[in-house]
Amino acid sequence: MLSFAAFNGKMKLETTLAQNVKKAVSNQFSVALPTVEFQPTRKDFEGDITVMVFPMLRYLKGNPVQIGEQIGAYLEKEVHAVSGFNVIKGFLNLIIDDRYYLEFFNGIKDDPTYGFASKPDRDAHAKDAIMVEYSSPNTNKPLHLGHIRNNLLGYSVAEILKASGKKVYKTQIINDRGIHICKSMLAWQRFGQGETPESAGMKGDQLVGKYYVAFDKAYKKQVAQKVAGGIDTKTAEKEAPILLEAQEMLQKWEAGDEEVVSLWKTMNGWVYEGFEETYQDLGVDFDTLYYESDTYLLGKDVVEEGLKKGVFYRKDDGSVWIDLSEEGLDEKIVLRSDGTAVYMTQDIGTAIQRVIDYPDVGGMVYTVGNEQDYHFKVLFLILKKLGFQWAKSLYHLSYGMVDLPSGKMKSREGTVVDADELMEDMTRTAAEISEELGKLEGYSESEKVDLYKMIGLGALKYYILKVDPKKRILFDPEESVDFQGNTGPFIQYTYARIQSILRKAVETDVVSATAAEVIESNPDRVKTWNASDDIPSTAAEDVRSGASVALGTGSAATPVALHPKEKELIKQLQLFPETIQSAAENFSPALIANYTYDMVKEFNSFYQQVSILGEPDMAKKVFRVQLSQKVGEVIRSAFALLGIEVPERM
RNA sequence: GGUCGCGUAGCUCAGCUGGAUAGAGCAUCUGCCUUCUAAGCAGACGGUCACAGGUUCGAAUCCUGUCGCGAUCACCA
Repeated sequence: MLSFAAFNGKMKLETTLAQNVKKAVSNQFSVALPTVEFQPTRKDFEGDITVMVFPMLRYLKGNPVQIGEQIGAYLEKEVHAVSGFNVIKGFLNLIIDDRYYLEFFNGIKDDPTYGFASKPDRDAHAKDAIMVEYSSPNTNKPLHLGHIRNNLLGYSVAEILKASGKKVYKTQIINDRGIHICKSMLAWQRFGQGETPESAGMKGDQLVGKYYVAFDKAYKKQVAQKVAGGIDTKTAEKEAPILLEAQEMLQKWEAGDEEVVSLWKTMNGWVYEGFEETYQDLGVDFDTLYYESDTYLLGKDVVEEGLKKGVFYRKDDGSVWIDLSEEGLDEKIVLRSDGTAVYMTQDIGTAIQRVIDYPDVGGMVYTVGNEQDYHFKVLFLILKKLGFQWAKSLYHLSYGMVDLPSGKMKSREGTVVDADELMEDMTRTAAEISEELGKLEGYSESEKVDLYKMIGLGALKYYILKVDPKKRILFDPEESVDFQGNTGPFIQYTYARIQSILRKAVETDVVSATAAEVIESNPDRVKTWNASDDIPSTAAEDVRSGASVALGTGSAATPVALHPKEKELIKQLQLFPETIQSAAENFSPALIANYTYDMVKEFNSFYQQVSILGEPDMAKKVFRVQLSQKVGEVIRSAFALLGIEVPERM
């Protein structure tokens, strides 16, 4: 039996159609068409696939309507899957035989991995794995809504790339080095009185963040005092004693001062524990981690080497630069005059370290906000100039900021939407709505808690991911995230509805109904519903062209009457594999989200109009149950790509 | 000022490499729970696709310019 999962049935049909359109044109106009353009027929017109006649006018003269009529007549006669057509202006609308759709559905219905590219056997030396970096927070404060977008995007893109057939490593670079950490450390020394996450009853990252804010407060106070004492603002900001102390602490850290390093380890440990909890709540994970404190030295070495090769040059003060003016960019510093590393140095080192550690990596994706567009442009150029082949396969997954109505979120000023709090809020809202609806009799408390979390996070994740990554998001904490319409819970709800049907179908033995039973209850329809049976092997042209969807017109079987809604659902199912590929190519989870929404809307409309379990015709009933099941599977698969779970009930 | 991104219904967003009368959701209004979960369905209302030119048989989509919003142009990360 032929597996349809191995290829995209829709593309195959279009290939066949294209060949026949060309043949028709060459027969009737003696013109060779280079390409044929298709598009799905708009809902307001009859038909399934539309052939565009307008572009052909470049190659042949004539009235588009007449040309369309002639091609349509040819296709109806020669291509079995085409059962009719109509022409409106330059649009040739083809009506595709229901049996084509049934055949397609039969081909995918038992494939649990439908839509996901099968993983080819990888060459041991292939350099085709992709490393996806995301999250990469600073270790001096808790995660906020901006990090949520980053994490969700990075995780989802990694999953989508996997689904498209790529080997993927998820990673992050942890910015554990630098003045910002010293600020939290200093404030803790100063005001903390030995407080620990345990003694404070706080998550470690929250506790450290508290001292980061405390530092800023103290710093601002000192600056204000100095300014009041007649010193100008700039100097006051530079010379605030607490800042000088923090800088001193950084120097001690770099010199390996035991006390400082030990405190650094302790407080970083707290932060990691806190992050781990947040990551678990968010449902994201990593295959490997990199720490800036581990890679910046390699970066420095590489810069020294590049200096010898002439990629970089040294200025009189000892600082090292790269001149990118030929590429339309500026000069960029890669090493300070005192020899210490800058952000860029570290990123150079990290990239190289990753390829050393994972030799199969041939490309990387960096999930970082669009404020760093310039940085990555420069980074990629530098790596190219240093001569790394993989440098051409680097991609900056640049996304828009998440802003509040009041403007940008700033941790130091406390104007952030905290990640942990937001997730809690969403879960609480989900609980309130669920309890009001009261559909969960029989669920234990812990089952309910899990469900509320699933729904709350589903709402949040979908809300973030459905938007094109490069667009900025305005988040208004006063306006709660919706649970109706184009939302995560709406899609989860539809999934739960389907599961409810499937449970009932099992109870009434519909699902387990064997072919024999179906035949017994419905002897006349069997041929009709097993469309593959009446594919004639006489469709020589199609066989030669490799098409496996050739459908007979000559058999005695009566044409199958698919309900229009059933047909629409199958068409939407057809789009799943290409949607995954396109989402992977564009690094855009939003495409998956929108696809799933369209599918679900179509299903709800079907559900409303067509009775599934109430259908008296056994064969039809079985088909509808199977169709619903498949839609459910695709919803679950698609949502898994977004990192969203789906419930059995809600 | 240079560079990059964005500008579609009151609000939040779709609209694939140009194609038919620009689509959803929220909000407002109208119907539909004695039949598979009403977090649903069906419908109404709502648009100079920022503006002006250009390319094309055809432009929300491509090109140029203008305006508006944002980011960036650090020996910060």
